[in-house]
Amino acid sequence: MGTTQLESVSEPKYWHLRTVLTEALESEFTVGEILPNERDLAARFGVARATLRQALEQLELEGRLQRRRGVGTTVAPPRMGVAVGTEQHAWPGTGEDAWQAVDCTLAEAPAAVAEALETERAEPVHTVRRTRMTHGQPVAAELLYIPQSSVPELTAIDAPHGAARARAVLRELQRLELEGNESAVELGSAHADDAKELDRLPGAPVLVVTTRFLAAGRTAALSVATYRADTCRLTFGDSGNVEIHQAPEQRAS
Amino acid sequence: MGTTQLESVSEPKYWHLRTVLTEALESEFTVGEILPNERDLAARFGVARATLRQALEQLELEGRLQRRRGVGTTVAPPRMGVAVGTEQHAWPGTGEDAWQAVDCTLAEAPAAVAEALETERAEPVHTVRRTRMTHGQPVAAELLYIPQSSVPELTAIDAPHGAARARAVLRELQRLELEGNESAVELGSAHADDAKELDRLPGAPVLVVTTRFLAAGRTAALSVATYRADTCRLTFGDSGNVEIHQAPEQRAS
DNA sequence: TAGTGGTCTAGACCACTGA
DNA sequence: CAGTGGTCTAGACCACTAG
Repeated sequence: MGTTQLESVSEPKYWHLRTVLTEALESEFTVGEILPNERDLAARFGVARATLRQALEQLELEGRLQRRRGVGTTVAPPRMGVAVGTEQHAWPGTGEDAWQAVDCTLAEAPAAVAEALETERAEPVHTVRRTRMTHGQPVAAELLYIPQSSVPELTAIDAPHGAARARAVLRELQRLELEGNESAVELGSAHADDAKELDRLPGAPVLVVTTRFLAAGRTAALSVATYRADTCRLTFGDSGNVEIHQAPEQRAS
Repeated sequence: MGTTQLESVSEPKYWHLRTVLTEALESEFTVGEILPNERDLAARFGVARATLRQALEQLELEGRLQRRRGVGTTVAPPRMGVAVGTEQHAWPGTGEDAWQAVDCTLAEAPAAVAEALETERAEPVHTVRRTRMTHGQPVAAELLYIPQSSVPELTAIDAPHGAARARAVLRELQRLELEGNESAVELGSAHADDAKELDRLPGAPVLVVTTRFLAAGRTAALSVATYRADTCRLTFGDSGNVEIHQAPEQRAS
């Protein structure tokens, strides 16, 4: 990585810096290698540390870098392909799907959830918390809302404790015939609990996948899963091995 | 919106500020309303402008605010639901799908694209550029790569000019029998051309949707579409036709 | 031209990690 | 403990929009 001076074009410095660093990463660094610290890098490029950080933030957003406080900045491996749309016709918790139930509570749903579930205002819902691991790393945290009316046979005695109760609720849910599901993906920022689960700081960018499970002509369950945006590529369909990061720039004339 | 002092907990100021502003937006502001300018807001909360901006960036990332240079900061409408996975078995350009062809070039594909297409190294590909509009706003810019071997009948004479040629290529593509497609979603940042197309600054967060169209046992076309992450919620599944009609005509006359 | 958000600087201190 | 990234400040100037 050179000590190149930045040209004075009408392009922001941090953006130009991002480009320079991107090229350096591809040609001179290997995955897992640690970069010089921010103060050194800033000095090397002749910019303020804040400007250098703006460029690093871009690269982290794009999944090319990984920064850890107290440790340093490392070159990130390519994003993991995480299947989201394959089990088109399976309830959550079916088979081996990398999800791990954490606990389960029974309470009144937040307003936004109640609306999506089209339940009675005051109907209690089971809230199952799950975590998804891939390659030994946490990639997603999920809240799964299941109205009591979707699992009427479940009694409080079945399993009063956290994870066991969560599994009991999921097992009970599978008695319903699943008619289909539909999901949506949007950008969000990790709240405190999700951030902790995902081993990130609050505010970290996440991909929020909202899925409605349909049965008996209504929404039988609602899943809100937050995936780490820096390390995950969500795949819909059969395979997810396409490796395109950014479209190249080429214009016609 | 009060003049509340920030408490000194171990929570970052900008994060607390984000929370306070979120609540204020929900209770005291309406969609389209403009906020006080950044310098005033910073003074009101007793923080530096940079800190205030960090909070605003979070809110913009979450789609709650919209900031425009030279104009101001406004309260954003709820994100638009944009159907991405509905036409599971349709070629791009089929029917009325809100996409508009812009132009088309024929050149050798970038390395990453060539690999995904599994073409010969040097085989030229048609590169179709399209734009997607929703509610009068640009929501996505796409580069569609089509190897020459997927549209063998196409002659250079058909339509030598930009948009017309793009449509000719898409029309030709529909002669193949589509066996399926698979897509992936990941976070990225808008490059210069995409940013211009999307009416955003370079580096703006985007959702990159990569789709492979399969025909005759191979990848017949590859689409790389970048959606505005601030205004779009990508929907997969049948009822992706949920039209959120929060009429944008909220301004006083 | 006045006012907005966008960029940039040169510091300072804090929270966290690992030796 | 020394070194890292994370937060924060108080300025300055620039690019853009609209009246």
